[in-house]
Amino acid sequence: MRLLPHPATEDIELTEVLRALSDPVRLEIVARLSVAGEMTCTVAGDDLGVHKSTASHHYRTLREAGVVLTKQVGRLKYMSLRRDDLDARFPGLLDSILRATLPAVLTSAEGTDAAAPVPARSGADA
Amino acid sequence: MRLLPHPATEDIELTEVLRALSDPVRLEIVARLSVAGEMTCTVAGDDLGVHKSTASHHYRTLREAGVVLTKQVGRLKYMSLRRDDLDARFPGLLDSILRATLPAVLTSAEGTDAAAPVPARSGADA
DNA sequence: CGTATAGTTGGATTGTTGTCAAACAATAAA
DNA sequence: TTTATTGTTTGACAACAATCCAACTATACG
Repeated sequence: MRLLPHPATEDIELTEVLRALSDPVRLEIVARLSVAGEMTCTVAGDDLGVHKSTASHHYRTLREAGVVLTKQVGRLKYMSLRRDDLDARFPGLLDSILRATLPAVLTSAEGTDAAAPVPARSGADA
Repeated sequence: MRLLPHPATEDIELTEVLRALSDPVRLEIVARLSVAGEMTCTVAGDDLGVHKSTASHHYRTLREAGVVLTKQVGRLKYMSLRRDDLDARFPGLLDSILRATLPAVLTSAEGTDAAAPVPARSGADA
């Protein structure tokens, strides 16, 4: 299990995060990650409408901006949102963006208490 | 008093707002506006380190993204943040960005207490 | 070993963006 | 009317970014 190179929490730049999230494809990837918790690149990039190399480029952009964490297990690479790091550095930012991105997913059910903003991280998944 | 063309509140796109705010110069302009409430372009662009035509381009970008509202009074153009519109469309987004931005911007004066929700809007707007 | 799977890299292309400089437009003031 | 002030527009240009395709690496599985 290898961890790919990522910026340290304190090195995450606001403008880079905003730029990373200003692309619809990347925003969609992030939205999926927020729901699924952790996904392989193949799953995250499924039906995105772009070539796999393009998707790979977006994974890299997200990783280098400090938005996602990527770890390699075997020949698979798992991506997950760096929720805690982002929230520590820019409190409330990711939540507000996710809320604006996934209105249907959240505002539907969910007790939505202040302690559980946005889809709770569902760590383990299928 | 003339109002320049702006996108309607419901037409403000998240990705465009994020993109608009992903530029350091524009982010600085927005930070200044959040403190001053309303400024002329000259004041907002003072000491930004870019040519005035470049600043003008940024004003336009911010306006077209729906981030700022511009009204012309005489030969002056006053810009102000579209706080209410942005907050209605993307709750909490602008605040989280300003909170992450301001400490670095107004390192002087201002209590910058963590409890205060970003500088209060000092503009004459609603 | 050979083959399939997962994802990256390099090249090419096309389009976007940030920047400056100079010319311009509109308004206010003298 | 002439001049100064404010800001925009246009053109040029270099840097960047999104995309595809093809080739590549690395791991897993027979």
